[in-house]
Amino acid sequence: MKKNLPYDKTDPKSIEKYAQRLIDHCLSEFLDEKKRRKLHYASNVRKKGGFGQLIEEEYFKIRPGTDKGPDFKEAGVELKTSPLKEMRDGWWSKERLVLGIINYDDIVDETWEKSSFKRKNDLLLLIFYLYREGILIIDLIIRHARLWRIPDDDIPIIKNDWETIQEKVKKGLAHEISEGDTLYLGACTKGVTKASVRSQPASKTKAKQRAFAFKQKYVNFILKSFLRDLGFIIKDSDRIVKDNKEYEDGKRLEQIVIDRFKPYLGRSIRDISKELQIKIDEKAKNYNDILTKMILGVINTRIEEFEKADIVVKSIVLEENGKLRESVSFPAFDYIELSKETDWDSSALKQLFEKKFFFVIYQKNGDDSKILKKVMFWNMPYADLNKEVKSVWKETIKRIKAGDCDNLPRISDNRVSHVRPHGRDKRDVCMAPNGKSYTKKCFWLNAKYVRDQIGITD
DNA sequence: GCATGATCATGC
DNA sequence: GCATGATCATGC
Repeated sequence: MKKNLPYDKTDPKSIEKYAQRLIDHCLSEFLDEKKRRKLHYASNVRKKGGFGQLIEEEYFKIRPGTDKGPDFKEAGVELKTSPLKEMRDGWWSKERLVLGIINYDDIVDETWEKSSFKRKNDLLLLIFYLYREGILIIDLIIRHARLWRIPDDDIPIIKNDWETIQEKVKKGLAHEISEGDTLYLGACTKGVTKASVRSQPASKTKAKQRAFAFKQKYVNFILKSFLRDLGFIIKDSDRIVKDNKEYEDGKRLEQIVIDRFKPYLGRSIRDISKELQIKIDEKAKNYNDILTKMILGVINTRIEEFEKADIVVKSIVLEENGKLRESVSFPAFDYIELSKETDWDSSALKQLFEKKFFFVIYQKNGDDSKILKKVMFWNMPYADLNKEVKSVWKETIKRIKAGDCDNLPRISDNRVSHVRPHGRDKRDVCMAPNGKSYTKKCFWLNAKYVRDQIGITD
């Protein structure tokens, strides 16, 4: 360790101030010529994982130790770097923000308050950089550098997330952990190879190595708070839970949401909208959005908790006889992008179906009206995702590569998912790898499968 | 103008 | 009654 550091290593504010000199600059500007030339040829300047490491070593002049405590021990500050990608409306989170590896053997004996997670990640120094493909990491521009800790409003949910993950390990189900299990804090796979597995205390089955991570959508809210402080006007969202007292006794967001709906179940849309004094056109395709927001007390904006947790809201309409007619659609895929995928675990489809869903279930009522029947949170069972959907994904890619784009897996081919057109109309096409254009298509969840999953039996 | 969620239309 | 293809409607 160098003696004369250009910052006070015991003072978080001093570390932050020093970090902020990086803003609008890249790391190479702070290196001497010799070092720069040396690093230019080093292997770790090409891997994005090396970015955090280089910032620590070459800029802060610290050697990251073991993963027991935070990087700046004396100040209790943990350094995290994370990439932003350019979107239509600015630079936003490129990926989830990965925190420490989960030690399955230790977590079962911890409590949230005394967890190693909390000890290590209590105060973060977040450095966000602008990611550009093909650019050496020492030449990437830094956009934000700020101290950050979990806001009080988010703690109940993150604590519940941590406990959900802990619970799964306690039950010997570490190998079935999914990002859809939790809301803001996920457990993402992490390892040198995809095959990295480790033992778990309550089962003989080896589990993939995982790390805690703030979900990508959650990271965007961190960025929004930074931008607000910089004077940017950021569009508002509205919370379901306005007072954290609602989370007392360990009550979960899911339960709070379901409770909010209870007074309205079994009633017609017309009846509910009359009571809530809103106009809902039941023919409009967004009636479900409006009704859901009104019942949750979110007006004219987005549902903050759902956005942060990347929860997908879907309306499901049962026929009079209780059957579900329509399968559930998703955004259209790009034939070329899809055909390039080789790894299921990092595929767009797995990411999509791994999310948590909120189903708002209606039933048709004969006289052209609909009854709000049930609401539920859902995420896809592990095997359905990693066996059934995976096989549909594989087969789809195989046929696209073979140029067989109008003959993709049908509803009768798989219990869970199929492929079908999904565009504005049939002229809405998209190029395939063979150079021809085909109607846009997407993966669907089979109606029958969804019906089984929502557990309505009459 | 387009992406996306939702739903319709047709034919067997 | 279901499979499949096609299209509507809204919001950004």
